[in-house]
Amino acid sequence: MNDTYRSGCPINLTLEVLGDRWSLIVIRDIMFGNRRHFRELLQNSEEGIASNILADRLKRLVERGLLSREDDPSHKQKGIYSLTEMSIRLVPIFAEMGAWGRRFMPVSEELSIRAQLLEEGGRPLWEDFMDELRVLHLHAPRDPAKPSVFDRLRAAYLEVVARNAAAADAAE
Amino acid sequence: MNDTYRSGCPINLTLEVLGDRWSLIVIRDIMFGNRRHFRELLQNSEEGIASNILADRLKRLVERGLLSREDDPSHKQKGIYSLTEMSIRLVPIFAEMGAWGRRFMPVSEELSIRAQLLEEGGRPLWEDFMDELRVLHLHAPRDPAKPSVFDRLRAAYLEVVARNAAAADAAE
DNA sequence: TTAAACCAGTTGCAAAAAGCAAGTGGTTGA
DNA sequence: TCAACCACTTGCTTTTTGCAACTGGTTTAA
Repeated sequence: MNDTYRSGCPINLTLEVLGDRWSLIVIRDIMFGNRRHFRELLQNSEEGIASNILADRLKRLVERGLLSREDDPSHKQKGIYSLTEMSIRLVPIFAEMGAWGRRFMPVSEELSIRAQLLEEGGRPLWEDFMDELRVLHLHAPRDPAKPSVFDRLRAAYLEVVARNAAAADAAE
Repeated sequence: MNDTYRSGCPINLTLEVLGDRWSLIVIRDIMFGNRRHFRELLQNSEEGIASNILADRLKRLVERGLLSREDDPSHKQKGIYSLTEMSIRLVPIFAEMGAWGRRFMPVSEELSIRAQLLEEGGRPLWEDFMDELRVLHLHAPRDPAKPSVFDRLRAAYLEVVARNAAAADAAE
């Protein structure tokens, strides 16, 4: 691998690690979709990532400390990919990218409801979400008093999907 | 150009427009370095962009609404590139990327002082900075009472450069 | 116990993008 | 009038992406 960077600028360095068309997509699916296995990431991919690209990105992200990989004890072949502190701290970047995309790009309602919640919740919600991701991915202890942001994002998404499915049924 | 997107996800759409190794670098240099001409972007490039790549990115960013180009009245051959509202609103993403890079990547002090100020200033500072960029790039009216964030970022950068140069001299 | 389905990738090849060095046709200022 | 400057372009090689088929092993269910 290339060990020399183009410059010491923080924006450039972030771009050198994450500035391609797939790395953040893979992390997004693990983070928001809780997809932890190769097959889940491949087959549920909204954008249709190819298996060789996925394999390459997973390898690279593990090498660079943005993901970790461990064997699944329940299945000899399965690997489990987890976020690290480094990738959990991408939540604010995802939130800002989601907000920007919602404002300027032709997003679909279904796929942007979570970005909307994240934008409206602001930094306090991001912090809660990062704490939850630490529980899920870093085996951090869970605070049972806190309601799950992950569940809230998921519920909002499923609600939009169900509403749109019902509307589609009614239109038939 | 390709007019069909991989998915309607806001993060994906943002990535489809900005997810490569150079687009954000070009915008960063226009935004924080106030480089407005082709030559300035080419020759002062910290990361050493090639002229054909720069030409291609400028063209693409103008096509996609992230930059505008007008002729320089003082020189028939010069073009002036300006930010648009779309790219000015990338300030929060740059700020979060800068913060992440500073935390996790081997940044240089000189090139990260501006990211540090932006991180410490938080959203109120980002809003002020965006207002200033609107004055500089969109010909918006200037509020003369407000001190310039751009100048503050620039002054902090130059101070670090000067301090380090003095330290280097002393060490000789 | 055997066959189908599942698992995490790999391989081979074509197309697209990036990177490098040199060149183009025109403008400006001394 | 001539050198320096201007915004790119061209031609070429290397690297990355994308597609489709394949691999060798594991689990599950008849």
